Amino acid sequence: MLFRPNPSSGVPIYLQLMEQVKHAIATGALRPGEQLPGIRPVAEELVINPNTVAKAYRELEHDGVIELRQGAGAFISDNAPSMKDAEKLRTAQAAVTATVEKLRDRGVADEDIRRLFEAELSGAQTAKALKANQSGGPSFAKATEGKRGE
Amino acid sequence: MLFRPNPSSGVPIYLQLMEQVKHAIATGALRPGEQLPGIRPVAEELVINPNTVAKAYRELEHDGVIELRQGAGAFISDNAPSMKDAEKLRTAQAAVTATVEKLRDRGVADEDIRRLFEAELSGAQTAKALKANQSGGPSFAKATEGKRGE
DNA sequence: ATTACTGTATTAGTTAAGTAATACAGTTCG
DNA sequence: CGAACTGTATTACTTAACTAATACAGTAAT
Repeated sequence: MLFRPNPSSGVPIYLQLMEQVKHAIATGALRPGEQLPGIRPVAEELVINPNTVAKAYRELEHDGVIELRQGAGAFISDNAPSMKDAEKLRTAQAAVTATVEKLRDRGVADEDIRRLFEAELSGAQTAKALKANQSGGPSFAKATEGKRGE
Repeated sequence: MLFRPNPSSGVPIYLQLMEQVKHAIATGALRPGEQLPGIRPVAEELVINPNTVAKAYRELEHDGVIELRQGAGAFISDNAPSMKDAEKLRTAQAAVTATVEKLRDRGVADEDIRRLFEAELSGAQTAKALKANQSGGPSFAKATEGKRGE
């Protein structure tokens, strides 16, 4: 059984299915060219609506993870080996989310956060200069504790 | 006029009000102990419901930014979490730099980093840690042929 | 061409967030 | 006190996300 979504986790089912497919690919349980189970069989087994599975598949196709062919089925994209990059992006997203939330909690306006990021990204050479200003070390770890509950 | 929310920005009005109060504090336009305009005057001026302003004030109080006293008014908290804005922005900058550097070390491309935090800033604030996966495909966007309207 | 599979599309019901309408309660100052 | 302010609470409307019910359309093997 490929899919094991948790209906009461608060996370949308179709997102859980997406994650599980990506994870299966990342761990080699699913390989490029391989066919995914059909929408209806999956839906029946999980006792959910076929549309929910269809949405997961559709989004996965949009992400370039799988390929959908009407009447034929759903197949792992040939470029699937690069899934490790997607994993990287997921953890990267977590880091970005954490940082942005911290700054927001400290009262930094979104436009300021945006400006800071842009400044950091546009000038790749600026990294050194900024590093020099961090007298006292990076306060990233410190900002983590300053989070306010939500 | 302290508040200038944009009703058609997609960002909830009460969040915009919160941001603007925080920004006003950060720039010194509002100082600790100072009284904020009443809920009703603000609501009338912006032609919105008093409850929307009330929600902004309530959340600001929850964030420790202001202090609410029923019958009296709303006042900037003495220890508002952003008095030394210069230092605040410096630590914010340090946090941003740390995050960006960490991601770069992991091999995340700058354009991907930009996309990640743009998604984080544009969205509201609810759980979108998973949602961010949708726009982040690395290089395997081959199956975008059968793409449907979005 | 028929049949049994596959994904696709249209419509509807459920829930939560945001906002609003309205009534309630505490403070201040004459 | 009481009038005019202040924030507070209850309830309801609107919208978007998620899921479901159901009908449509392409593919492939017979």
